[in-house]
Amino acid sequence: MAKSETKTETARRIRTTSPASRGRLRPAPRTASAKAETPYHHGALREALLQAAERVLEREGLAGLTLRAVAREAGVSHAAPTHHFGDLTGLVSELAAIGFRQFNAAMVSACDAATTPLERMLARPKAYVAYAQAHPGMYGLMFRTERLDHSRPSLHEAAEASFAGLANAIGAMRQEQISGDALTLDQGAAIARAWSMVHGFTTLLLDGRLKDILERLPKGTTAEQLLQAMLTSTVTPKPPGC
Amino acid sequence: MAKSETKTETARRIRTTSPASRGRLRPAPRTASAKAETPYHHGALREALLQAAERVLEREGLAGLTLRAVAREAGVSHAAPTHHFGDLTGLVSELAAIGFRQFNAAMVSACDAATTPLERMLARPKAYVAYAQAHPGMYGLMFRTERLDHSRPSLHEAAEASFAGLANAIGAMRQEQISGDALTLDQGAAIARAWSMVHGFTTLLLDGRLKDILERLPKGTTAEQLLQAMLTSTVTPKPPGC
DNA sequence: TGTACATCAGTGAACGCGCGTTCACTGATGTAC
DNA sequence: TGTACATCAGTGAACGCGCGTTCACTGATGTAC
Repeated sequence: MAKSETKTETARRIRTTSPASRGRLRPAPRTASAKAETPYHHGALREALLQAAERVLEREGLAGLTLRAVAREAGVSHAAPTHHFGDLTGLVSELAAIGFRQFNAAMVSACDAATTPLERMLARPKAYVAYAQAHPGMYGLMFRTERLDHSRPSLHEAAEASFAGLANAIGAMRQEQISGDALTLDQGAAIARAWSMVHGFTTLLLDGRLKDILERLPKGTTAEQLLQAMLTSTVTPKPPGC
Repeated sequence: MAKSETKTETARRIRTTSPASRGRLRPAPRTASAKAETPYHHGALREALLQAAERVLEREGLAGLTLRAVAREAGVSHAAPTHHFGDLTGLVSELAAIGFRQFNAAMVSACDAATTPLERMLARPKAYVAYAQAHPGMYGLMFRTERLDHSRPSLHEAAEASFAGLANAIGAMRQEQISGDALTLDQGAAIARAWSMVHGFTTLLLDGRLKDILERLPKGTTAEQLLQAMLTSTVTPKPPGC
């Protein structure tokens, strides 16, 4: 409760543009218990709901992400989110769009920070996995749920930008321009390989399935070391096995 | 309704061991509508519930897989599944164990059927992806849900067998024995690479995220062709890109 | 072969829960004059 | 500067739904004698 009041206060500060309205507080209309600090109009409720949704998602998981839970977390009536997002799909799709933007930004800044050739090669995949580990709920929301409406422009654009970043990075590695609208099978295979490998590693890691491997490695080997070994080891030409 | 009666009949045939009891039918105790073919004791309800659960899962998705939905599908009272599985986690974990067994069997038989060297190399991953495409609900249940209880022996063993099959296949390719309890970083990286690549490809494909690639490839390129290209193309030594 | 009885398998009514949605409402804002 | 009023943002009560769980019950089975 203290937490949601703090949040509400923050939102009020953000919104309040005229000094006159800064002091306007809700007059605790029909309850004597009077948490007098809560203004009737939130002012930045849409953003506050999205932030609340992210907290709920990371704390409770996808199954716990409901309109009512988000309203509770934001400290508003349970009917308020509908007003801003229409339904759960709307809220969740907007949240996923935010996730894709955070995710893209993390990879771009990791690339910018890389200096040595090895770092430059590993910067993107490492940032990819690190984002997912830091925001497992968001990653699952972005890549693993059917609850998104990909036809929403904000989500579509953010997801598309993410794919374009991947394709460009692969193009740079192959020292060729990758066009926006046509790929050779070889290019497609290279993109699919890189994406599948990193996405697969990420999801197996998040689901705890890589424990089977990590436990058998020399003591203290971390997931990041395994990732690096996986990405840098050259593939020996395989004799057919089965 | 006709469907569930057919199933019930089947189950009755399975269970009925003595000819004397074959004709025993429930005497429609208090309803005049009398669907006279339903025996009071199902006889093989546990198996029938698991089969019903698989149908519900593939039809409705993970979110639709509830105890009540399974009971409905099996044509029994909604309290019956609890009797056999305790709770939803119990049912779902048993179902996942069955999934792992089907999955392992599919890969083994694909390996057995392979003849040329190329076929032998591609048999496992192709069977892996094919199983997931044919049973997307089951694949998601096995690898993507938190609703499983991996401490249940039947599930633990089936999942462990699946991992062992993978490790052995990689060992065979590297022409070395992979021990059950210790791996070098190099071996771990090889296993992680193979598993991540195929698992990542599978989940991206099931979630429709590979459409971005497939649409840009030469017309008519299938997911299976992309998979094969991904698995067979040699990795060119990468100049650092980002 | 028959009868009594303990055990098992499945029923169906009832409960409380959290959910999404609707709707009449009210407090606050901002614009027109 | 002040006042009237349309519009907007959020409320809270109510609704129906499907869910898991519990529980007294009853029909069927199989075993002991």
